[in-house]
Amino acid sequence: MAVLDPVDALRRVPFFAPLPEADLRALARHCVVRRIAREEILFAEGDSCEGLYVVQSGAMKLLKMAETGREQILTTERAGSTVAELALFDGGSFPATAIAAEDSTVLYLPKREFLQLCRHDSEVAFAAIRTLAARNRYLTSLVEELSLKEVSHRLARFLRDRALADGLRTRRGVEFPLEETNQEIGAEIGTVRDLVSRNLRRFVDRGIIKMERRKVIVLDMAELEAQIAGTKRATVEK
Amino acid sequence: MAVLDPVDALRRVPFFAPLPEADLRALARHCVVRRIAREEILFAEGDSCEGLYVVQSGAMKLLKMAETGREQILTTERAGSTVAELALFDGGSFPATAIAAEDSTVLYLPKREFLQLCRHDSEVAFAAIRTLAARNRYLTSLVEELSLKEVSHRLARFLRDRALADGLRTRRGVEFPLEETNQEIGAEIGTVRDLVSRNLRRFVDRGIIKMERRKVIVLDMAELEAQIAGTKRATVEK
DNA sequence: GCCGTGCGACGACTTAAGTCGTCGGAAGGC
DNA sequence: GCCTTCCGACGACTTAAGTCGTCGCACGGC
Repeated sequence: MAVLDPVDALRRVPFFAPLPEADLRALARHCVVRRIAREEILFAEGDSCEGLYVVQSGAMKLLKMAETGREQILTTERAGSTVAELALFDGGSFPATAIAAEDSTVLYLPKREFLQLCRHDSEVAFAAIRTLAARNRYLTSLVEELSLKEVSHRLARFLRDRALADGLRTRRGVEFPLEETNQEIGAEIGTVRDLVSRNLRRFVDRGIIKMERRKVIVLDMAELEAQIAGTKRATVEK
Repeated sequence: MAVLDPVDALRRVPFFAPLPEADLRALARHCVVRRIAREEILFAEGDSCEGLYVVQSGAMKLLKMAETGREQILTTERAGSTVAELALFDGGSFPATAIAAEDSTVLYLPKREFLQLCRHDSEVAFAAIRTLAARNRYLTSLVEELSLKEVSHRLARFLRDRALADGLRTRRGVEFPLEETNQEIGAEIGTVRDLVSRNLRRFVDRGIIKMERRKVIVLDMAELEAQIAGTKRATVEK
C-alpha cells in the first residue's frame, strides 16, 4: 500500500476543507497515524475522549452493543469523515463503540489543537455545526424506522440505498454486490441475521429482487420503493 | 395569565445566555409571540424552516408520525428550549412535526437575525454546537433502546426518570403523578398504549411499583433500576 | 489434498409485540 | 341532573420478531 498523505485526508473533512494548505500541513504535523485491522476496536463506549479521529482509509463503524452480543450500527464512516466528534464538543465520553469495518488507517488529532482551531475560525465552527446537524437528521430517521417500521421496510430501504450508491443498470435491472454479511446488515437495520435472510428470500419470492450468490439484482425498483413506504401492520398481505 | 417578557425566555436559551441584556432586548424586538393550544400543530415534518422557535411557556413535543396514526416522540421541549434548530443550521426542512403538549406560547425569531448572531458571536456558535451535541447523545441512546431493549425496559427507564425528576420520597417509596396518558407514554418509549398498560400491571404484580389512580409509588427502586439494564431475551422469567 | 471455520439457508418453534372488542369509571358540556 | 367522550383495564387473539438446530457450501490454512 502506498503511503498516504495525512494532508489529503484532512482536506476531505468538511471541518477542515476551508483551511489554507499551510494550516492543513501544520495540523497534519500534530496528527498520529494509526493502522487498525478489521474488527479491531478503536475505542469503546464510555471511554474518555482526548482527541479527534479522522478516517484516512478503510471504514470505521460506530455502534451500540448489548450484552447478548447483538449490535446496532449508528453510522459507518469512510475516508474524510470524523468519528464521534460530538464527544469533543461537549467534553463527555464516547457515546458508542468504534470498530474497524475493514482494515483501516485513522488520524488522531489531540483535542487541544482541534478546539483551538474551532474557536479561532468561525468557518470551521460552522462546518462542525453542519456535520452535527446532518448526523442529527440521520439519527432522527433511524429512530423513525426502528419505532414505526417493520424489518422488511428497513431492509427494503437498505437495498434501495445500496442500489443507488453502487448499483449498475443492466438490462436485467440494477445490480450490486452485497459486500457485508447478513449479520452486518442486521446490525445496520436493527435486527438479527436470520431475519435478514428470511426477508431477502421473501423479496426474491415476490419477484422484487433476484440473488445470484451475494449479488443482488433489483428487478422491480418501483415495488422496492413501495415497500419502504409501508408502516407497521398497515399494509395487508395481498 | 400574566404577560411574559420575551427577554426572560431568550435568556434561558443556552445559545443566548452569554449575550448582554441590550442584545437580548434587540433580539426580542424581532420576535413574534404565538399562542398555541394543546394538540395544535406548530409545524409539520417537511415544512420549510424560516425561523427559530423558542418555547416561552408550556411544552412542545417533536415527533414522527406514521400513517397508521402511531407516533414516536423525539423530544419534549419546555420553557427556554428551542425546537428543531437544526433545520436552520443546514437550511433543510423540519425533520419532524411539532405539536403542543400543553397550551403554550412560543417566540418566533426570523432566520436572518439568528444566523447573523451565530456568525457574529462565537460564544453563540459554540453554545449551538453543545446543544446539537446533547441532542445527538439523546437520539443515540434512543436508538439503542429501540433496537436493543424491550418495551418493559424502556418503560422502566421512563418511570425511573420520572421518579428522579419529580418524585417525592415518602415512607412508602418514591411517589409521583403520571401526568400523561398511556397513549403519550407509548409514543415516548416507542410502543402502543395497550403495552404500556400491560407492562405497568406487570410491575405492580411483581411488587416493583404500586399505582393509586394515576399516581405511581416506586416500592423497589433497586429492582426498577435492574429492569432498565436488561436486553432483549437476555433475562429469563423467574 | 484435507480439515476447520464462518456463513447462508431453512424449517420448526417460542415469545414479545401488537390488535381488537368490551366494559366501566371519570371528567366535561349542557 | 344526564349524556357523551375519553381513557384505562383486561382478556382473547394474531402476527412479527426472534431463537434454535441442522445442513452444506466456500474459503483459508496447512
